[in-house]
Amino acid sequence: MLARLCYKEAVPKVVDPAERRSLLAEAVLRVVRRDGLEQASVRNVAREAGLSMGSLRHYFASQSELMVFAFRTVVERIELRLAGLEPESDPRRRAQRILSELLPLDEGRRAENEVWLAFTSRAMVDPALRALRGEGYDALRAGCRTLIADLSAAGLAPADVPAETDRLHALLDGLAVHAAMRPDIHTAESLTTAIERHLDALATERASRDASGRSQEPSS
Amino acid sequence: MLARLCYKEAVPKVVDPAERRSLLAEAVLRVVRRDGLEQASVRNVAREAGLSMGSLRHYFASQSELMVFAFRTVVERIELRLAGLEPESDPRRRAQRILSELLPLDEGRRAENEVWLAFTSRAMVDPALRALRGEGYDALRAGCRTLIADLSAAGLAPADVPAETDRLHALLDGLAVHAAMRPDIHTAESLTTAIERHLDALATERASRDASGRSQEPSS
DNA sequence: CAGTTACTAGCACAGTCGTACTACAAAAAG
DNA sequence: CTTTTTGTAGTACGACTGTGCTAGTAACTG
Repeated sequence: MLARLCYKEAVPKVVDPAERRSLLAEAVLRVVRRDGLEQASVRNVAREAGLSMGSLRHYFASQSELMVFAFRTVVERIELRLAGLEPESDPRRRAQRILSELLPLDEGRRAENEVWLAFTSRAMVDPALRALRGEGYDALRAGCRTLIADLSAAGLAPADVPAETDRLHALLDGLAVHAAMRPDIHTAESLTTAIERHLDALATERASRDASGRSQEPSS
Repeated sequence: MLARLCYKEAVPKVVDPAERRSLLAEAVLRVVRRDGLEQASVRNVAREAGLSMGSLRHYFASQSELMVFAFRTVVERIELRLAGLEPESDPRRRAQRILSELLPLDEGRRAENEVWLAFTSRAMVDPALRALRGEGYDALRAGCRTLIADLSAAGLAPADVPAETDRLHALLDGLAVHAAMRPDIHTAESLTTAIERHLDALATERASRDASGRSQEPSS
């Protein structure tokens, strides 16, 4: 009996409650991608996860809560992937690597991208999702700004950091939308080279403006 | 009586059938923008248009048909606006003008843009809408290609037309998405200057590559 | 005039929706 | 042991969905 008390939290549970919620969130993502967000009803998600409606409602009090959690799961997964990247000191290679990580280059990221698009669209009329979408937007924009600032400091991008952040951010999301619309045309290779070309263009433009506009350049 | 026969098609009808369909399509667009695409049910649209369900069904046999028509209305409206632009011989100014026409710079175009985003998202799982979305995608891409080709021929954009078409197209759609997500940040002015900066960048890049890569330039 | 079509309105049906609710089993706690 | 909590399942309710259907009215046709 005393032994039992020591192990009270060790093995007994078949599945962790938090893990159950994650499994349900992934069921949401599967349904959203396969049938669209409007098909992600409580019934369909429960069936997809192999649970009953009542059981699902034990983990999520409302469907809105379920949707918000599922969306947040996608956002956190992307952040985790970015955090897991090995550090890269060269700004050009770092930009290339981080931006490539954000593009839908494989099946998993394609799924995330499509789900992201669906949630983004619904966030137009759903306040709860709008707040989350805003967070994702801000995080991505901040990331773009950091990359551009580093490139600019290294003389590999124009000096107007806000303007180039705007352009890179729009290019990134535009490529993602196009990849979702025409996955046959926008392959992993074409997306990667599109980003490469843009980074090349930034460097070329900076070099050109430096050469024409100034006689001296900053040494460090 | 003879007079009546002559005027048989002149005044009698209160509203033209085709016009009725357009009015219903615009009711769809209002509902989609205000409450989201999933709220654009037959009942809601009929109420928005001030008609009964049965009457609506006399003009559209199914809800899918109604949605397709509404989406096509948006596409055609954009095409009409582009066709109505006064000709501009200078490629740089023409690009600026056409691209500005495609951005959500005023309330009407903002509405179109949001509706476009909603339909684009649903087209992921709706085959009927997917075909239309593909048409819009192709048309926009072809337009971008023409602009880039003209700029390139005038020495105002890099020679790699497909690559720059890809970049401009993605930038354009990315800006549109961002404008829908954050209309407070992406104002008409910021969107316009973003496009201007990109066109400037294209010219700068072309000039830089011409200067470094070649000793002679094509005369005509 | 009568006959036909175009149009409008409204109801009924079968289905899905989110949510509230109860009942039952298993684990944890006393 | 009993009690309480936790998890699961199932059902019921009111609201909404797209579609089929009928009836009635207005307009056009012969």
